[in-house]
Amino acid sequence: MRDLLVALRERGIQPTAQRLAVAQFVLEAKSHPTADEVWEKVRKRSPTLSRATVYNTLNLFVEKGLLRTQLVREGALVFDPYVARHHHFIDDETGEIYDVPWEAVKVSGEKSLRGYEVRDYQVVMRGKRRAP
Amino acid sequence: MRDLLVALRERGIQPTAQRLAVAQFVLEAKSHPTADEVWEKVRKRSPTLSRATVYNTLNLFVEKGLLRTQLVREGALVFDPYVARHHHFIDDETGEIYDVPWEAVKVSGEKSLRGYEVRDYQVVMRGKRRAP
DNA sequence: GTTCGTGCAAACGGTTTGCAACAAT
DNA sequence: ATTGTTGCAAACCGTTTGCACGAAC
Repeated sequence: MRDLLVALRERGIQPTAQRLAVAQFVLEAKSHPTADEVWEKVRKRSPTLSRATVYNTLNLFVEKGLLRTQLVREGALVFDPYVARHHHFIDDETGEIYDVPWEAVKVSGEKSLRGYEVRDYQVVMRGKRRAP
Repeated sequence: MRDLLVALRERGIQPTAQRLAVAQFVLEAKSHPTADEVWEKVRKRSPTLSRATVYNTLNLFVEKGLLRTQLVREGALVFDPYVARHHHFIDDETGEIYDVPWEAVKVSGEKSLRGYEVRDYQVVMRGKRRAP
């Protein structure tokens, strides 16, 4: 609660009720919701919240580095509160997206690619989730 | 031309004029066009071609393994005639998508990820293209 | 009293669907 | 005659935009 306020202020985001509600949901979401999913969820607590505000807010958060978007779901962007580098695993059956820690997978050779100057990369894996 | 016909037949796709036109464009495209881009390009040669037919055709081609889709562009799927495993590089400035051969980049550790059974993966890189 | 944020509806862009006309077997 | 293919328009879904109202410095 208090830390959310601080987190927004730290990034120069004026903390309004709507933004706090969105932040509360999306920053501690372990899932990777789309904007519409955020809207539907947060609307239950704040019924006056408009779709436009959710989109505006999410875009603002991305701009300010609080979230990043991922292009791993068809048809929609998903928002990820895990802004540090990491990889993704997508469950074939459910479409669920999981974060994979950066150190869990190693990539090599990307620095010596002729013709490309790689600034950033990620591994996108697909398969079946199984009990750990 | 002849080989296109064969390629379609081999995969059980009835080769119509529209499908051949789409196949001709998309199978030898070095770019990664969206469905709408395919429509616009192919329409110049076959002006009667409808949007729905292009979408139907592309989906059919994907289903039959002639193309694969890639989720690397915002707002739209792109179609890739390179169906073998490979990686992607996306130019930050232009948004252009380049294919990176499978052997150019090596990934390790994905087999020993606890909790995930990785069936497939790819590395998506972003950065600046430079003269090779 | 301006500036900034919100809400609503309309617009938009990519894609799918329903359906009637039309081949092709 | 049945089946598969096409074209058109409408519908759909995710997202953005225009604009008027309202809140906050």
